[in-house]
Amino acid sequence: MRRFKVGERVIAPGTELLREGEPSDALFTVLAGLGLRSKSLANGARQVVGVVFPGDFVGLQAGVMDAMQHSVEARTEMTVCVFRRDALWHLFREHPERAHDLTWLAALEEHLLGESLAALGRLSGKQRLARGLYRLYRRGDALGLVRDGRMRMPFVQQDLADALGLSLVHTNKLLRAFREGRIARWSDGHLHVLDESRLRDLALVPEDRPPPPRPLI
Amino acid sequence: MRRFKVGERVIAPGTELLREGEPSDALFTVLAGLGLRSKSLANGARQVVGVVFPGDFVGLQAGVMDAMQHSVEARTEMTVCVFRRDALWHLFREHPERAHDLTWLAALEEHLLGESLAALGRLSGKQRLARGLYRLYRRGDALGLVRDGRMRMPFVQQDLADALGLSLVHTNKLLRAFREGRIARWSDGHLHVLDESRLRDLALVPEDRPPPPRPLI
DNA sequence: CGGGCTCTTGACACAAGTCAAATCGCGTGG
DNA sequence: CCACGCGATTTGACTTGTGTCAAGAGCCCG
Repeated sequence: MRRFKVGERVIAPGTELLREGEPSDALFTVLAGLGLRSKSLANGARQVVGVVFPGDFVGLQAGVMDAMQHSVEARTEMTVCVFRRDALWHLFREHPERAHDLTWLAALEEHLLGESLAALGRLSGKQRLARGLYRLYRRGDALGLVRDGRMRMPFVQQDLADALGLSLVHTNKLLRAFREGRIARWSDGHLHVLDESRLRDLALVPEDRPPPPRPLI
Repeated sequence: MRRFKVGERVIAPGTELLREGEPSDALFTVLAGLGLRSKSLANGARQVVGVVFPGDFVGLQAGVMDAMQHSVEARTEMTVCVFRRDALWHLFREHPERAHDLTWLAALEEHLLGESLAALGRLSGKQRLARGLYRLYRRGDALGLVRDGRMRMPFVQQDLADALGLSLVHTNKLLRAFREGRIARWSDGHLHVLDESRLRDLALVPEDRPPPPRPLI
C-alpha cells in the first residue's frame, strides 16, 4: 500500500482536479472537502453527475480507461490523497483484496448513477429536488457534517439545477416552495432540512438505504 | 479461466435474467441476443438504464455488491455464458489481468450511464430520441447486426420511452416526426436509419466515439 | 369471434423553460 | 470611502415542450 500512495495535496476551491476527456497520471482519494463531478455537452450545457464527499475515490476512469469521462472540480478547499496511475497494475497484482474493493467502488458508482438516471427520467422537478437534497443531507449526516439539521453547502443554485436537469429559474422557484412549505431551506451556503420525513416521502426513497460506501484506503 | 466458467444457457425472451434488489449466484456474459437493464421506482415507473448486447457482462453488481441494483431482462432469445459468483474471488487472486478487465468494464458502464444521465438532464426529447436511436444503431453496426441500414429491434415503444424518460405517447409522436422527416424509421420490430448524419447531428454526438467495448472473456 | 397488446392520433392541461429585470452582496479600484 | 461591476439570487410574465386522457385501428392468439 505504501508504494501506491504518493502523498497528499491540498486543492483550492474552484480548481479542476480532473478534466473530462483527459488522462491523468494521478488518482485521488478525498480526505476532506467537497467537489462536483460534471460532464459538458456539445451544446454547451453541463450535467452534474455527482457530488464528491470525503472518502470518495476519483480518477478510476483515467486509471483503467484512457481518459476521464467527466470533470472533477473542488468546491471547497479539498485535501486529497494522491496515487500514481501506473501503480494500479501493481495493486491488481499484489493486492487482490484492494483490487476487489476498487471494483466494488466502481459498482457503487454505477449504482448511484443508475439512481440518478431513474430520477431524471421518471420523477417530477419537485421530486428530483427532494431526492437531491435528501441524498446530500444523508450523505453529509453520515460523515458528521450535519449539526442541528444544517450542513455547509458550498454549491450554487446553478450546480443544483445542473444536477437535477432543471433550469436555474425553475430550481430557484422550487427551492422557494420548499422554504415556504417548511421542508428545507437553501441559503447562506447552507442546507437546512426542516422536515426530513416529508423530504424523504417527496423523494420516493424507501426507508432502508443501500449500505454506506466503504473507503478504498 | 476454465474453472470460472460453468456453462452456457439459453434464455427465453421475456425472462428476467437478474432481478433488481436480489443477489445472484451466477454472473453472465452475453453470447447472443438482446436484453434490457431497467430499474423500477417507488411510484411504479420504470427506467431503462441500458441495452444489453452480445459481449456485455451482466451481474457485476451482484458479484461484488450484495444485490443487483437493476433488473436484466431478455428481449430476444439469449445465449449466455454462466460464471459462478464465488469464483470471482479466485479471479481476483489468480488472474489480475482479468480482474483489471472487469474493472475496466465497470468503468465503461459508468461512462455509458454518465452519457445517458447528461442526455436525460440536458437534451430535448427530440435530441434524446436521436441519441438513443443513434447509439443503438452504431452499437448494432459494430456487431454486424445492421444490413442495408436496418437492424432487428426487439423492443416496444414503451421500452424506448422508458429509456428516454419520455411518455409513450410523446415518444410515438417523435418517432412519427423522424419518419416523416426521413431520418429514421421504427417499425416491424426493426430500426431503419435513413439519414445517419442528420441523426448524429440531432443527437449532438461528436464525430469520434469512445473505443468499442472489449469483451471480458 | 373476442380479448389483449401494440401503435396511432387528437384535444387539452400543466410543468418547466425562456426572457427580462430588480435586488443583494462583495471585492476592487479610483 | 464610495462607486462600480460582477456573480448569485429572486421574481414576474409569457411561451412551449411534454404529459395525460381518451378513443380507435391493427394484429396476434386462444
